Amino acid sequence: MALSRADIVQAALHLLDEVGLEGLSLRGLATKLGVKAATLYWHVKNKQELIDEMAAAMMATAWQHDVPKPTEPWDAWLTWVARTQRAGMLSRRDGALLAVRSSQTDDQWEAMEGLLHLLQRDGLSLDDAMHGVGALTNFVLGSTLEEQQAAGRDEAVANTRQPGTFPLSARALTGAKDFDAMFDHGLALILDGMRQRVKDS
Amino acid sequence: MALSRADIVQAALHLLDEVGLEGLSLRGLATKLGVKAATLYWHVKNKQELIDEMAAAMMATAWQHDVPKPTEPWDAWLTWVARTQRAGMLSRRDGALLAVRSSQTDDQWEAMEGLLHLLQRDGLSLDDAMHGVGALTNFVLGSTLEEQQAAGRDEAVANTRQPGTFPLSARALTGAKDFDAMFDHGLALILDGMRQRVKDS
DNA sequence: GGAAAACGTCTAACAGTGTTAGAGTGAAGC
DNA sequence: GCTTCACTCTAACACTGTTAGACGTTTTCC
Repeated sequence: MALSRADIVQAALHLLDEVGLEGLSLRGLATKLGVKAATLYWHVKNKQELIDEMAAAMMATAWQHDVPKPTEPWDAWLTWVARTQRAGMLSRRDGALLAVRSSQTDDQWEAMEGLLHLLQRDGLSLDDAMHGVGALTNFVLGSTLEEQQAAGRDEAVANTRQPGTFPLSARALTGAKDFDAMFDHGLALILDGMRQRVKDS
Repeated sequence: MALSRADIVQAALHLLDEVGLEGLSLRGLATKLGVKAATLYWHVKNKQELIDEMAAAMMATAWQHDVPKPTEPWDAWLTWVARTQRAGMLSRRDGALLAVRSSQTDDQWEAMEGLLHLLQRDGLSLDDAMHGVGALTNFVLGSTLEEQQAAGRDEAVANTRQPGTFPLSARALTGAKDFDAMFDHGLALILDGMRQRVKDS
């Protein structure tokens, strides 16, 4: 049975969870698919194109969950967007880095369009809406990136620990940073700032 | 005259500006220094260690400019930190990616210590101070990363433009996003959110 | 001054990467 | 039966980070 493009992308995402973005090679992906590396170039133009499609697939599955009703106020929509974006990236190892390295964004702009309309309906200026969404998105990206990078660092030191040292003590120190609380706090800060602006207008 | 570690780091940063982080190879760096690639391993343990030192050097020069007086209020300090962090990353091609890939953060925490004391002096709780600084830093990282990634994309399409097409029209569309204004707006949003919290306590 | 040790650079190689050209296999359609 | 298309292969190229060990050139020490 012939290999399909979707099969490749799915296998690539699974391999990503195992080896991380640094370790993701076309030869490794090919062997996982029972095929030689050159074969992949019949289905995909580039490694870059594969990465683009991986990022798109990763985020596409995240967007399908918990979408709020159109009657919900703008801040409910924005928290949903932020949480969904974060959840999408966190769903895969190095997911944030994958999103950074992918060169999509064209279809992202189309989805943004509806969100901007919704924000204007609730009284935000176009400028405030665009900049607010942008700030929020950038916060989500940076936050998730930092979280996953920290996870990678912890794993690295855990792997090079000499046996006999209890690895939980290191976790207790560096893992004390509760990323969920951190994220919620930052999200609340930005939304508060936006609310203040919509009140003052 | 013998090669010094600082020479290597400086040459690496210059090479980074020319070829980007993807194109930065030890062989390329070695030829730029008039030396063979293996020589670098006498001065530096790893490519990772080189990247760490590059990121540290990049940020170190940025921190030396425009440092405010200790009597300045907390929000002035925070805007300085945010602007300096951004300026440091923007000072080099792929500077934000370089910072992400580097595994420092230990000396960063020491610098954070003084900042947290300052925020508490002005009435913020330790929790608000930590989360606020974290949110701001993550926003700066995501924002700068996005800006430089967009620059890379624009350059890529500009390079593959068929001759005859005027490249300014594409710039007018994608470059219409004013990153400075975008950044200032997001910074203001987060600071407003923090100010609101310090007032309500 | 001469021997010993440290310093700094080299060559050569290993194992791995993305990518391409071209040959080969099988099934589908006329 | 023959051709054509879809798909996979082998083989190779040019590159990457990294290491072992040889080679000279300083510096240090007696």
